[in-house]
Amino acid sequence: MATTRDQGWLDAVVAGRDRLERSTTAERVADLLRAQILEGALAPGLRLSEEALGGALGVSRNTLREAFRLLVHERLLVHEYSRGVFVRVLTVDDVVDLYRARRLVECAALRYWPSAPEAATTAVRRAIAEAEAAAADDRWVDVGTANMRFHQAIGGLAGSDRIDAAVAGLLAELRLAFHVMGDPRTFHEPYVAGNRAILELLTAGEVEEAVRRMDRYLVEAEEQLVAGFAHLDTTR
Amino acid sequence: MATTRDQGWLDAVVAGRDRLERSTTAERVADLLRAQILEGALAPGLRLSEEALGGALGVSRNTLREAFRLLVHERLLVHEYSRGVFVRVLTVDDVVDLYRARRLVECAALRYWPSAPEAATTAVRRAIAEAEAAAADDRWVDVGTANMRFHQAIGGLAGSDRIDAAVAGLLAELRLAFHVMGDPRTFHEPYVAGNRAILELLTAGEVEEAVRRMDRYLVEAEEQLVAGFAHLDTTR
DNA sequence: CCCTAAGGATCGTTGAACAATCCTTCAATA
DNA sequence: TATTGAAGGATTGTTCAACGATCCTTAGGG
Repeated sequence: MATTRDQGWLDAVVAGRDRLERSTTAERVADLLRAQILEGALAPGLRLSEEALGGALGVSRNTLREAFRLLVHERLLVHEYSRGVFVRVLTVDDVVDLYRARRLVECAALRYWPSAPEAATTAVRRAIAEAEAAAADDRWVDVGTANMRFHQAIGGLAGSDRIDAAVAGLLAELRLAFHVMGDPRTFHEPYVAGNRAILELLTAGEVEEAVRRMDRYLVEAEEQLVAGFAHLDTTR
Repeated sequence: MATTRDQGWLDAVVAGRDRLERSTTAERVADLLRAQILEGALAPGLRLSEEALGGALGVSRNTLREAFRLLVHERLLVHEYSRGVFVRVLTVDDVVDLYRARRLVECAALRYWPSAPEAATTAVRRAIAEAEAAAADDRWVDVGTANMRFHQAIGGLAGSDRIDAAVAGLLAELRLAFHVMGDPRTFHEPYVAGNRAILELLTAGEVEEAVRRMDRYLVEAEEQLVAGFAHLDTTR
């Protein structure tokens, strides 16, 4: 048994135990594909041929299929029986559903602000500061990622790993739609000041007003995206 | 093109289109294993040997591994590199996190009651009625499943497929812990009347009071479960 | 122009194979 | 006695090849 004096040593070692976790090939392939999908390198609708992709990545079809299972479960790919897997194409209904879920989760998470630990509130402040810095430099793609981080940090106020994972999933799915929006500036710019406004409401103790503000921003973002979809339908 | 008169026919057919979706062997194996895990036939901590299970089910190791991927992603199984997959063993931290997530989602969903479509509110009423009927007949396992359905229906008030899926996932994970509670009666009985009370508050328009009540019930259930865990630790 | 049939391509699944890793056992050592 | 080390057998990680089933394309035929 470990003596009481050992505890300190052990805790320090255990704290970094995630750094020695090995990963399977399927997981690494999934990571690779996920990154490519989220940055738009793999366009929605594209079919991922098992043979072609397996050959290109140097992995077997079986391993690749395991990776596909993960990404299908994350809703980044869709699987059609005997037809293959495709990069997910979001519909307007999907966008509506995603924003409905986001409004529920993020607005509810905002109410945890007063009791949230400092690490969680700091993450919110930092994301806002990053967005403002990026906006000042005209780095609009970075503004977009900082904005994502802001909303992820809002979810983090709830202090639940599962809520964090859920928010991450919702944001990831939405990135499938963000790519159809052309200019990242017009989409993200209004929310740089908007997020700051929410933070100030929170620090002023006006949580319910912050919730209403967040709800409104999310409704606006949804409308903007839906409008973008409608534009696609009429243009093509 | 379909004429206007066709619409009725088509919608009716399309409504049942999910019944013709084929499924892969891996999905069916996952369904089978999921059911067994949720009803407690596969005890938490049990290792699922690829060779043994594959042989027993008559599927190849590769197919079985695809099924494992799905269930690991659902957090019903855990995967340890080069050691195999095991039925998830929930920790106290897991239970706390799960209830934190449930309180956030379900309490937020309750606020959608006034604007929820009738189908959604009816599902809530029906689940409560089922629980009451089962309790009257001393069918306490059925009370438990009706209670699950009640909470699923509460999540359904939000009208989002993704929220529904998230709630289903949280409830499924919790069933891993329910099995450590001995008697389903002592665990579920208090909530038969409690759920009815929430419904009455909702129909009376006292949504915020219903939210507080739900939050309290979930806190109590969490404490009961955590106490059960502590009892396990001291007993064994 | 639509329907049909043939052909090739791809998926779904299996089984075998081999290296890498883990677990158990047992002996050796301090 | 308790810990370390090595041998072995068992299990996982991954690949490959194969075959039937399903899909897609294309070329005729009506």
